[in-house]
Amino acid sequence: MVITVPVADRLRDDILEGVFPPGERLIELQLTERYGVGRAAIRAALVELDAEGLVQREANRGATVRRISVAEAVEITEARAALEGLVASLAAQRATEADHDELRALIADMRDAVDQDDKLRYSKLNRTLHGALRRIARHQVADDLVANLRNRAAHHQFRLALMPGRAVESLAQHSAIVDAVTAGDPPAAEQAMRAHLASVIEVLRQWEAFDAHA
Amino acid sequence: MVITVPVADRLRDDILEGVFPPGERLIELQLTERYGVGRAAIRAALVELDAEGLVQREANRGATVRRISVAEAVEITEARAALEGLVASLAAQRATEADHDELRALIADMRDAVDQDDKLRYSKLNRTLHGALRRIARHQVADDLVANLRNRAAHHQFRLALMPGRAVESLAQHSAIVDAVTAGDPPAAEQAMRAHLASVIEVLRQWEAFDAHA
DNA sequence: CGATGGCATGTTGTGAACAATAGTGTTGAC
DNA sequence: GTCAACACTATTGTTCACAACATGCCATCG
Repeated sequence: MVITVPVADRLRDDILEGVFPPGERLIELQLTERYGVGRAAIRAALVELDAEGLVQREANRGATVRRISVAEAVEITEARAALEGLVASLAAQRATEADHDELRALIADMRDAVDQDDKLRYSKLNRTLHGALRRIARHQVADDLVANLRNRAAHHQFRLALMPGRAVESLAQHSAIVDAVTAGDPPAAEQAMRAHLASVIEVLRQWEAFDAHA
Repeated sequence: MVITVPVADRLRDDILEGVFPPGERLIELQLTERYGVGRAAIRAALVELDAEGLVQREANRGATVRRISVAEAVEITEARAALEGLVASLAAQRATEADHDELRALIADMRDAVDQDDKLRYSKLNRTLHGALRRIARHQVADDLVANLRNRAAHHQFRLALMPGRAVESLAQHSAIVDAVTAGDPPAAEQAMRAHLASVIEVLRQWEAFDAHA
């Protein structure tokens, strides 16, 4: 759909990987060296990532990796709840038997990761599950928007995944989502997804209160 | 001394105004003449509007105004329903008495426009009302996403506004939204908004079926 | 007559040089 | 010692020229 400046993908990945942490200045000349492309390509990539909300540009002052406050992460997650509610509902309508199997297998993997307290693996499976639901829902617009929102809040998402005990709670919620989808119950799937993300928002709000006092 | 104009905004407006219809090639050199800026600025604007989904770029083949199919307009409106449901819910929570007055006045204006069969004025009030709800909701992320989605489907939105009898139906739905918001009933506001956009989707689907047979 | 290959043209992509700007340090008067 | 003016540096913004690519045309060949 959107023709991507090739280097934008690499820069996006690097930002999401934490190579360039939030607030870091993105100096065009340095980026040309790192990626081996001209300054024009770098500038195009920065414009693109600016439009995506991953990068902030100020006139004559260059680009920085955008800082996402906890309050903003809450907003992002609220928007995700609305859109992924739609996604879950569609997935419940459109999932095939093979999709059901795939989703149940993912839940099983997640349970295994929780049992082994492997937070990194759980976090990856989390992403995979949400991605699978979007693929099953076959809703390009919602898919793109959700992918972008997830990217923007990626740092907070990661922090969340490392919380002790969080995975157990999260697993139950994801299991409920998959149950509703495999049962072919769109309203229940939407509700389960919204409940899941409401619980994420709950944690974010606690951080927000804590950060305000710190 | 004229400060450098953000040419992306002007180009976006021109696309939305229909100066450049869907499918039209956007040739960089021509745009430099029209807007009196260098090719680099035009390229940056095109990258930005590409990321917004208003423009389509293909490698070595330039940019065109993006064509939005009816099917895609349906998806866009479905995403809007999810997000504007959130907006309506928040507006119902956060609206002040002054906001209530403003919303009621807008409905009165819309009723007047319907009585006079002034479709253009009704369409503008429609935009104003949705915008007012977003302002009242104070949710930046949803606001930005909805504004973008509306832009992308602007063409179909306009066609919808010209349908005979559409305004009457639309007015009743908007009135229901405002009633729920002024009553401070978030779930009802969300439901009313979703019902309104479901009705828009209904019309779009009829067009889709018609277009498929034509 | 149709297909193929090269040329001409229009347009985009890229690199380098230059101009403009913000930030920073230095100097000097008081 | 303070503060303002100034010059210096790093970086972004802009322009220009040219290379790369896509497309349509036409001649040549089968």
